[in-house]
Amino acid sequence: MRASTKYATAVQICIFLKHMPDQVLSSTTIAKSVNTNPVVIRRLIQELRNHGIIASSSGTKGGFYLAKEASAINLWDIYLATRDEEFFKRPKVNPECVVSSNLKALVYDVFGEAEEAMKSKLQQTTIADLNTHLENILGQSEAKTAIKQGR
Amino acid sequence: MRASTKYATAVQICIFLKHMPDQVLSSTTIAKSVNTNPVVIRRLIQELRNHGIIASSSGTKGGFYLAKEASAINLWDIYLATRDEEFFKRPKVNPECVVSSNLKALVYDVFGEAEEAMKSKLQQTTIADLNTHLENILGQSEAKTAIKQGR
DNA sequence: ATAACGGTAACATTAAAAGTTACAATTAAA
DNA sequence: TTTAATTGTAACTTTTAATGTTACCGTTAT
Repeated sequence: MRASTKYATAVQICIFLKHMPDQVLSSTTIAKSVNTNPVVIRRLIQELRNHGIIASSSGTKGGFYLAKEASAINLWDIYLATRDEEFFKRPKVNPECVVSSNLKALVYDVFGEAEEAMKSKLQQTTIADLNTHLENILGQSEAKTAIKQGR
Repeated sequence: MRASTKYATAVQICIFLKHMPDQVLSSTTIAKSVNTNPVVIRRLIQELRNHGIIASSSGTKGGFYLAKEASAINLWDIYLATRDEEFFKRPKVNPECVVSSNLKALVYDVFGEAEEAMKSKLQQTTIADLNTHLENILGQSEAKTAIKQGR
């Protein structure tokens, strides 16, 4: 799963968990929604667990659930949990080239500012917001049937 | 070259070209600076050429140069030229899942805003700015010897 | 006890990126 | 006018990262 796909998938999972409240969802159920393998889901969720976004229970009827209120989880939180490389990743530095060896210093400030700008926007949208938006799209009648679970 | 590395490399090349004015630089020279292969450089520069950022001349003593003033090339221009996937890339949509099938619509606005916020910051820094910054770091004495060219 | 689950390691497969070789077309310069 | 240095690009190989799969241990509800 490429970095950008991983992020979108993580957002999808969080909305899914909020959308099916008072249930834990198994990796198999989530995997169906994402069209992938349960182990891939479990691996991805580890990163969200490490950031206190998703929690799990073991054993029969175990599964995953949001570790805190959906209104306390925003898109920046999930971004931080799932990004695995710097936005501006330098190629191998060539110490004989003054451009190469100084590149990071040259762009450090502007990329810090750009990331801050993005952060302040992403922090404004929570999983609760997105779920509300989803329910508006669906209408209340069908709001609680995200996917056929088969369990 | 992953997307983020490609971007950093493209920025490096543009600064390099500005830093060595009144010369065209060969793909071999640039490749040394980046520690890679000349063909890789030529391929990357194609994307910058398509966006009117870099131009080239053929034949002996041919090579690459900035297609316009360094003060008219900013970091957002280069970002647009080198990004090859959406920031928020969805996994394969599962039409049976209402979260999956509505995900793009749910996040469309906020990601548009986040990208706009980033854009407005990146547009504020040009290649001319970065080169000035570099020359300040180096001091004028050694400002014109970015790399041993060997040609 | 049993069966359904998460956690995780080991391995296999696939896809993408990077590197390489080759060569036609162009052009400066000997 | 020949030669050599260059870009542009295609074809191919190699390497690396992502993804998928299998397996098994520990946990827990039934």
